Amino acid sequence: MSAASSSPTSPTAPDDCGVAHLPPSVLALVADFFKVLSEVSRLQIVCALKSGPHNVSEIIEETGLGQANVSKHLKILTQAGIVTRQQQGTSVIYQIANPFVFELCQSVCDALAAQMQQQNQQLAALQGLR
Amino acid sequence: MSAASSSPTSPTAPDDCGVAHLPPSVLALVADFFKVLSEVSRLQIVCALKSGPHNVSEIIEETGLGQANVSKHLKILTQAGIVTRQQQGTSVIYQIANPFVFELCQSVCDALAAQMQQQNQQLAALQGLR
DNA sequence: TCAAAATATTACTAAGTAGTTGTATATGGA
DNA sequence: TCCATATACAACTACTTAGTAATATTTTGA
Repeated sequence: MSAASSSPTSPTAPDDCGVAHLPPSVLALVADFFKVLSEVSRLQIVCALKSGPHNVSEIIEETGLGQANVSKHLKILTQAGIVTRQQQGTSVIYQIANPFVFELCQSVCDALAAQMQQQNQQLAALQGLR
Repeated sequence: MSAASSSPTSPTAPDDCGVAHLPPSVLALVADFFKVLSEVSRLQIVCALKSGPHNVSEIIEETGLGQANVSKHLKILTQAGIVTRQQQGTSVIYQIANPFVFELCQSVCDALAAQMQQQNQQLAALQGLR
């Protein structure tokens, strides 16, 4: 529908999004970051850390995932800079490194909700249910 | 669905990010959306559409991707609601459906840049390069 | 030093997907 | 109607990766 990007109020510069004319080498970094967040299990872990730092056992319990699986995902999240690792005795405590990931997820949630609502309205209009 | 119905005033409520306590079924929608943006080729196409609507041939030329490949990616982007499709004669014109994807990419770019800068500073401190 | 607990790693299988080649389906013009 | 152009689709290969079972590593306490 709307073609050009025009939202002057947003803190991120709308006219210079920086994403255009970027070489694939740079886009690969962005793609890799999105890829880390493109798995349900990792989003579950991120959600589990929303309430604060947790050790691995707590994350396993909260998510219901297997131990080896959680360990692997935590490594991926750590390497991506999304969570930080801190050892405490035999336990290892993980926490969100940058809460902006929650804003990211929220933006997507909002967009998806708006999208679904629009689809529902169009469907209702087609069916004359109004 | 999400906790998005709680704060109608602010677009991104920081206290109620809505991403916590979400069932995997909802997280799957978010994950699928991120997955669409987690491929360099699709980001290339999105970038190509930053300057405005383009037909498939133009996208092929701008991205350097194969025709069948572009067609497949455009289908994925369309199904995800990221681009819209409009036929014009023998050509099909695609355009960005919601410019918020650019804000998303920009947020990730900013975060990655800050992350890399921080790493560089830590490295310099370790090496005493100041 | 030994044992137990917590976490990490390895090896493996199964599932998903990006890219390609070949083909099919329009659409407009001669 | 026939042909050229533009786009979509199908089948295939190669590669990646999520999940799991088994094992290794680390730390604490007795």
